[in-house]
Amino acid sequence: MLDIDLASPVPVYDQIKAGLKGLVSKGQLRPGDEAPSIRGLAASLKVNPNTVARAYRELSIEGFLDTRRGGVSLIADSAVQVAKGGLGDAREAFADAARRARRSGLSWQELSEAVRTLMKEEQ
Amino acid sequence: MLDIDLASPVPVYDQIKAGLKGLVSKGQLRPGDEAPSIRGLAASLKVNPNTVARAYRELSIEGFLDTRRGGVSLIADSAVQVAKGGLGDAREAFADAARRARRSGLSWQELSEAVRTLMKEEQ
Amino acid sequence: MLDIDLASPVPVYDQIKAGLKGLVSKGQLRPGDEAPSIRGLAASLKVNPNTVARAYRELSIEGFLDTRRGGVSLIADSAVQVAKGGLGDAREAFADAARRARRSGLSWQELSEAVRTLMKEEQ
Amino acid sequence: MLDIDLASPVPVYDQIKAGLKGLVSKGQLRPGDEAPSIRGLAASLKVNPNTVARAYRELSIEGFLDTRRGGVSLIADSAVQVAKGGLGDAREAFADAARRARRSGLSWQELSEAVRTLMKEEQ
DNA sequence: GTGGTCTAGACCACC
DNA sequence: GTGGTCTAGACCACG
Repeated sequence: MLDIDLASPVPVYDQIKAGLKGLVSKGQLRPGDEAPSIRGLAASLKVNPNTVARAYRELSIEGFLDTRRGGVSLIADSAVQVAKGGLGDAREAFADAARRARRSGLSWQELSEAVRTLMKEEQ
Repeated sequence: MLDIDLASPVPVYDQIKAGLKGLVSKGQLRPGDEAPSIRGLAASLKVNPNTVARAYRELSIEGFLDTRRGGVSLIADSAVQVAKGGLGDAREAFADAARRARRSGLSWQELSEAVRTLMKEEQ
Repeated sequence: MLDIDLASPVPVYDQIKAGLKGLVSKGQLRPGDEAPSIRGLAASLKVNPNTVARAYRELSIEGFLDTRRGGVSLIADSAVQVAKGGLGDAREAFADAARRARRSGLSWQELSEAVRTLMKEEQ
Repeated sequence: MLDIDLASPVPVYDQIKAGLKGLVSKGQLRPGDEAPSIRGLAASLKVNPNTVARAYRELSIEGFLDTRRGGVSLIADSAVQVAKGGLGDAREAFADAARRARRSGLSWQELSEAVRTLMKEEQ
């Protein structure tokens, strides 16, 4: 359901948050839908449930998740708005990465080529 | 001399390593040149000398720097080779960031647009 | 668990690295075993945790330790190989010390006698 | 004249001190002889003159060298006694190295074999 | 609780 | 002045 890179310096719980926001941005998850259970998602990502729990806790505070007693979390009605904010964060993070790549000596041409290549890979 | 982003999740010492490799990749620093002194670079980056020292130590182990006892650090003869490897790392890091951005819901079009925008900003 | 000589000119973190490799060489520690925790080892050696952390970091890079995110450090599967290399280093260091002792005026006879004496001391 | 290992963790000036004491212990240098000049020795060892100067300064304090105005240093009359003390230090350093080698996993047999091998190498 | 990063500041060896 | 080592102690991510 989500793709996590354990080797990345970006915290796993941040990747989980970004991933869920992405699913809403892309419309694969809609307000009112049940979010994956903490334990189930942790198992499928091979990650500690506490890590997922932290992501969900923060998403609840941000108004992206609506966590009910009993443990079920629903995608909140405001999730679409929150996810839009997440898009901005993602853009920022991507821009940072591009600048870092530049400082490492990559040319702009190489960067846009890399984007094209990845696009083809994904199809 | 180098650009460091303290807010980034990428460790500062890794940014320093990548930055120095980038300077060699771009030819702004050549084998035989003196690398900036640990203390001087730390002061100019407003970072603790230990952090720079860690970067330099690892660069020495990697054969990018030639550090003499009680002396100055020189860009090693093999630095160009090592820097080339660094380019690969940078490409990998950038590709990761792009994939993460995708998972966050950004379209490929938005990504290549972001690259174009940044390119213009920099000139 | 390990024996460290703070008065020695050999850096403490190098002694820790050599000691752990020695434990694996001698079979007292095996791949898959948990390495002592950084904080615990630091406390028992009466050394700063950062010093142990540096040793562990380098051992991880060398592929001797398998350090998980937020977790425990395990003796890596390749540790036996790495430890074998460590044996070579130890032999080199010992040979250096012997040559230095020679230059200081000790005879070969004295050196082999010293080895015999130490052997008996240890039993 | 002397053999110095720049890669060793033992300070160069300590190696110089030990080496000179060794020459006296072995009788290759006698009280009243001129010690090599600081600049000449530094040049032949490819070491900074300050480093040799420090060794000579300490040797003077220890009563091993007799430094005259004009820069000439003579082996002092008490040098033989001081050199004997140096032998004890050398023995200690060698014993330490042997213990460290043991901790690294080398057997006593390997150590005495190493001594024998080195002896043959030197002839 | 774990390891990882960073800061601040000490001392040492060497140029 | 340089780099190298070590200490002390902070905060973060993770289990």
